[in-house]
Amino acid sequence: MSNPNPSADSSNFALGRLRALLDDTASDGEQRLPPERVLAAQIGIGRRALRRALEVLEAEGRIWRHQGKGTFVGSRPDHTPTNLEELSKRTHPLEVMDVRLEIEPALARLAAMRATNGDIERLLRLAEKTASSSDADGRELWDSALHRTIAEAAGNSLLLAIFDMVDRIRQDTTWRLLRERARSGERQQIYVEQHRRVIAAIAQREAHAAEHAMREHLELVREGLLKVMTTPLPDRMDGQISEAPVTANTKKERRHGT
Amino acid sequence: MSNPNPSADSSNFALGRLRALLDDTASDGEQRLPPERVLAAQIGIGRRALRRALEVLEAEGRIWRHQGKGTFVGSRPDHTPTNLEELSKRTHPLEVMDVRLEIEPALARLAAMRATNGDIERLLRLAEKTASSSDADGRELWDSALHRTIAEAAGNSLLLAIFDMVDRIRQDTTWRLLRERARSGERQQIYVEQHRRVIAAIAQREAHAAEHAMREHLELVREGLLKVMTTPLPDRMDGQISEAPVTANTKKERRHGT
DNA sequence: TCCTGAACCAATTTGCAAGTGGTTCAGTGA
DNA sequence: TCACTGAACCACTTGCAAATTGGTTCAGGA
Repeated sequence: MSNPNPSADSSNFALGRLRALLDDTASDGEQRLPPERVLAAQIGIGRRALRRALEVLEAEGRIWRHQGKGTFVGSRPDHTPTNLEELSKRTHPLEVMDVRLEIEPALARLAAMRATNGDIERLLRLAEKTASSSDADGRELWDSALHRTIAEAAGNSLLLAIFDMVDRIRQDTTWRLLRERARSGERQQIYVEQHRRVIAAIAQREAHAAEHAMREHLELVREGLLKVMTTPLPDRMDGQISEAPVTANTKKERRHGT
Repeated sequence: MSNPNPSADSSNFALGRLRALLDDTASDGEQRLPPERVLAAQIGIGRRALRRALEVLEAEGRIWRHQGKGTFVGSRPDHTPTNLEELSKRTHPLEVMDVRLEIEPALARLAAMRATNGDIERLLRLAEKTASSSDADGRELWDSALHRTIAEAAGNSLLLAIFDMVDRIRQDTTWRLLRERARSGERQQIYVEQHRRVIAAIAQREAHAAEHAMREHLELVREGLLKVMTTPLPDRMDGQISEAPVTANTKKERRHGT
């Protein structure tokens, strides 16, 4: 009679031993299990059998393992990525645009309310230079400076820190080609005009108009990004982008259909 | 004839040499200056005189130095504090509330649009527990969990990361007393009711209602915080202002000008 | 067929050394 | 007396190699 269960004798034996061990360590503060090699020797089985048992326990959520770190009792810690690299990796460009659509209109509104005259002067100068720059890199730089100056003018250091965080992710090299394509052509002129409108509203202290103008601008940017992403290049630029579906899934539970 | 200027001959000589050096390196891409010991030997003066000259240049903003790194030409890079400690230090509680007022209504709206059934179940359970908890710590925990669950349900990992960042700053111990006072008394019951409204709107997929309810809630929280902050406690909670006069003299003799 | 032992790969942590600015101190010379 | 020098030490940063650990593959045995 064939055994459909892949876990066999040694693994089952190890499972029992390990469960008992976990029950013991649960009461203690000990969270770390011995290395696999040591543990296998202690129990008296091979490492492969031990690993099969550990896989079961990990699937049950009673332990978690990480290469180079070790095996630990309990559920895997929540690891909300706080460093930019990881955030960049697992953040979809559209997610970034959604965040910008929430943050930057608010920044524009606050800037209209609280910008100093110096801020407004700087914004006006930036608007001129943005329009006059010809190459893509120049546009990119002026555009970035413009948005950041608005964020500074909003006068909230925490919001500014958030803006910088989002901006750094946005400038990740992964999406550079994407952005260049999204801002090429006649869109650029519309962007310049939209920038003018935002700055004019800020200069005239019209908070609501500034917020609205910024939202309109970002929605067009988002639309351009969307269009570029859905029409793949002749040469593939990256596997990560086309691979991901529309929205990013923080967990696997998130809705699939229905 | 006495020289009132503390910087004397060698330092001034070094200043001239260094300014010339800076003018040269300005054209090049070189940003890093040789180590102080090397530079001092090159110029032919002692390290102390060199450091005095470097202090002048640093004050002028032409160079910047950092222990363990080196001395560099140009202005110090924009160290936007990305770590939480520094952000916490220089962020005012009202700034945090302003940010929450921008972020969390958006999160509630997105949650109403994208929450899974599992999310909604969790929210409903949390609402019950929040109401039933009696002590201040318990309320704090459930409240925090509730807001974070909404942030998770919004389904945008970047927004979630931002929420966590703000939340960690908010939970800084500096404001713990403040928050306890702000949520004491009859306000707590209003908060519970407001939470119910937010969750109900999310459960019924009414995005606009969820956003509005969350904003209303946070505006009340903000108002409570404001009220608490403007009515100082009988016992001072900040030890920083009344600084101990005795201890601090480890470095220099402080001039006690009588 | 399953397990073992061994070997190798990859990620992480740790320890150490070198290099740097920051500081103090005794000595030197005008 | 004053400013400077040289030396020594401290504190911070970086880079690298070794050790540790989980992840994987493979030949061999019961």
